[in-house]
Amino acid sequence: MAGDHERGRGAIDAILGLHLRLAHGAVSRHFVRHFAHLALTQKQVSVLWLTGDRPGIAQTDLARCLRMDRATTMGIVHTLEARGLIRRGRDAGDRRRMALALTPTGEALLGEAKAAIAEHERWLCTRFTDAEVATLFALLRRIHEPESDDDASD
Amino acid sequence: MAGDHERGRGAIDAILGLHLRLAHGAVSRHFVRHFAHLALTQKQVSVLWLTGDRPGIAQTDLARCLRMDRATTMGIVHTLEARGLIRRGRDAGDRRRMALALTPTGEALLGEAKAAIAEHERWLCTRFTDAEVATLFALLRRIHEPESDDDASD
DNA sequence: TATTGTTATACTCTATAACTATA
DNA sequence: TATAGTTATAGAGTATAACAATA
Repeated sequence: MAGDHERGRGAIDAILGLHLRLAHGAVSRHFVRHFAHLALTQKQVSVLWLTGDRPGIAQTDLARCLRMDRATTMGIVHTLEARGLIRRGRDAGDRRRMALALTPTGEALLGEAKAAIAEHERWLCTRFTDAEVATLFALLRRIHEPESDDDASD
Repeated sequence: MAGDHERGRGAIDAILGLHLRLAHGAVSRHFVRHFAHLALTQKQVSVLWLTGDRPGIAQTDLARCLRMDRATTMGIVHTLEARGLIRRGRDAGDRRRMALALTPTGEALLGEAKAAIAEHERWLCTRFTDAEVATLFALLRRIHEPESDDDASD
């Protein structure tokens, strides 16, 4: 702010968004390394997980839960279906919707993925106390949860 | 598996990495919307900012600061150079290195970008108290800063 | 040998637009 | 009209591999 010349390290270090981006990148890279054997991305695991929790879920629901575009969701679901992990059928009640469910193969892979996620989370959380983890949960939630109006300031 | 538990919301909500990803996505989307008029991405702003702070900086330095691959850095620098925002010349001391600097156009655009970043940060931080912002800084830093060994547990 | 830059390649994510089918 | 899905397209980010020039 009032600083005039920050040789070496500028005020860029004071940008919260940057640290959020770097933290996300670090966690993302760790994820990729530790999920290479399962050949699953973060998004794909999330979709498998949600589908396992809520059989019959539609793509629109996935998109809303994971803040994804419908087209993006479509791509991920299509990939998982092509790998035989997810099955699709028309929803009986509303024939516009696709009812998604895991195949047995998908169930098995989700089990492995959950175990890998647990390890991944352990790696992430070991650097924090339980109280710090709870704090981080609450603060991050306030960034992405639409409690106050998302764009009121615009 | 019928009737047990977590109808609607499963334990996936308890994954810290997911909340970090969603928070990053929310901030990222806000950034894109509010930087459309400048036609700059987060990475591009970061590179401009660092180059402005440290004229003569090399691509390797940028890559290390922003945790990017050399090839990724190359792509970003190339884009900025093509737009006339950055100038490149060989480093006199070490002729392998490219010494980067902003052009006058780049300086001007960086000024606008910094103002837009300030607004963006305001949007992000208004939901927090000053103490919460400081906490978030500290916690995020411990995720991406290589203080403890990054991969000791692997 | 190691480092720096460069090019080529590939995949994921993201977003927009236009289209079909159903409500 | 509105919603759900689909397809096509495009750009950004990420990463790897291979290569040339320099240290």
